[in-house]
Amino acid sequence: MTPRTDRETKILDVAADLLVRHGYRRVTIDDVAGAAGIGKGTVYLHWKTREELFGAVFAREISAAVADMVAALRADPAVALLHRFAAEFFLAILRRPLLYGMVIGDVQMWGKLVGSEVGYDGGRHNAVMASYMDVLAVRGLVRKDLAPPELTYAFQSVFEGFIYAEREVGSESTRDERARLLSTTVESAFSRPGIPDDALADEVAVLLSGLV
Amino acid sequence: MTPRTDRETKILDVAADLLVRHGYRRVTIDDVAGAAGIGKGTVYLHWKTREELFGAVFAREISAAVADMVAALRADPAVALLHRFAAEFFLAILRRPLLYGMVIGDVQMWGKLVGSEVGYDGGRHNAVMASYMDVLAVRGLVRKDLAPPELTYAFQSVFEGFIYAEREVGSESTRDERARLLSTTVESAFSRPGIPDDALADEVAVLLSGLV
DNA sequence: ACTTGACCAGATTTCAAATTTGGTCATACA
DNA sequence: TGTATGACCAAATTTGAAATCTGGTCAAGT
Repeated sequence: MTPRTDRETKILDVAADLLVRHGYRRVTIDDVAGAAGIGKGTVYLHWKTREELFGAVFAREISAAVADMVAALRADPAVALLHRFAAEFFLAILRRPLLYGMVIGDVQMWGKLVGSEVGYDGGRHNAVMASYMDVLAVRGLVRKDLAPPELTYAFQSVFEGFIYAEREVGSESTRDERARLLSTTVESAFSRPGIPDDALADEVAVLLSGLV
Repeated sequence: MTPRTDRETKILDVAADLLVRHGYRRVTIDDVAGAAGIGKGTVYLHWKTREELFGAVFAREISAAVADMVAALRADPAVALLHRFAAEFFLAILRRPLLYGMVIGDVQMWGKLVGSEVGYDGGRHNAVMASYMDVLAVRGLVRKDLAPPELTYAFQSVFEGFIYAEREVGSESTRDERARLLSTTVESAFSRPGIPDDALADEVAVLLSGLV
């Protein structure tokens, strides 16, 4: 059954490439099939609709970013701290052309797919974020004068603010510098001093894996 | 010369009302003239183009919000502190249907007018913000381990993040609560303890007046 | 058993005619 | 004499039908 999975991967690879180069609207199933060296019908053996195919590309892209986060977490448990997490995730998103394009080009690249429930569940994303915040709260690693739901809301606002800001960023700073700035901001806004242990990193990694 | 100004005000009032009700694209100069009870040509005695007229509406709306800020500053000098300023400005924007619509409906309400230079100069906005941050830095009212340009960038990212978040906010919190949350976030992220005096409030008020 | 591309209906694009609208200015009016 | 107006025009926008394209199916081929 491996060849089947291989083909699926190949199709997703090809689709991601076309998506990055031409944008959501301009890529047809025929294009994808042609570039993958197979017939159009074969694509439909894997996904029922065009939306599902591109949704799968999107989901895989997110999964890859999340996988990066898990890897970073394993390499350095301190990434479990909210401010480190923020910077790392910021970079993980901007590093991937498709996600970056989604942020910058917005509608251009993904059309109405973003926001729709195909391929990726935004609700689950929020749920995981909330759980993560709970974990941090229990360990006393975030400020205690705000409830976890408030912290989650504020954190996401800040995070998305920095992401959106990438749209009109000049050349006065590097992306790494902006990631550090986000980290510093989040740290003083929400974090409490504390040493992260491997158990915490594991717990967060498991949470994140729920998104893959 | 007062009747002329009165008529200008009337036209702007009527245009703002139509804009809020039908959106940028659907409002014609004839509509505006008709609703103001004057001929179309008369509108062109005040503004050279349609874009300039709506630009003036936009500018007046911003000016009103800024005037609110100046008033708040006079009433309570503590509003000069970055976190108080943030909450107050947040509310001043969301309180005005046209600006609120710009945030929420985005393209729907303002079309390509936003981002264009007509009626309002985004560059000046940034300059004023930078000056404001300099003033705070000189008085030691913001953290010292970040340079003012970094502080400005981070603050604007956070502020806009909270504004954007209004788009998909649920009913679990009130707008005032979200303003307080923004305030708290900004305070711990960027502020340093300090007592604001009337001189500071004046200075900031003067800066802001440069936007009117 | 698996793959394919011809095929079809519905969606999208084209393109020209019809309509609307921004902007002007000769005329009316105070 | 100075101000206001709406008929007027060119340009932009909308409409609508024909032409084209594309998502999705499935009978035929391997």
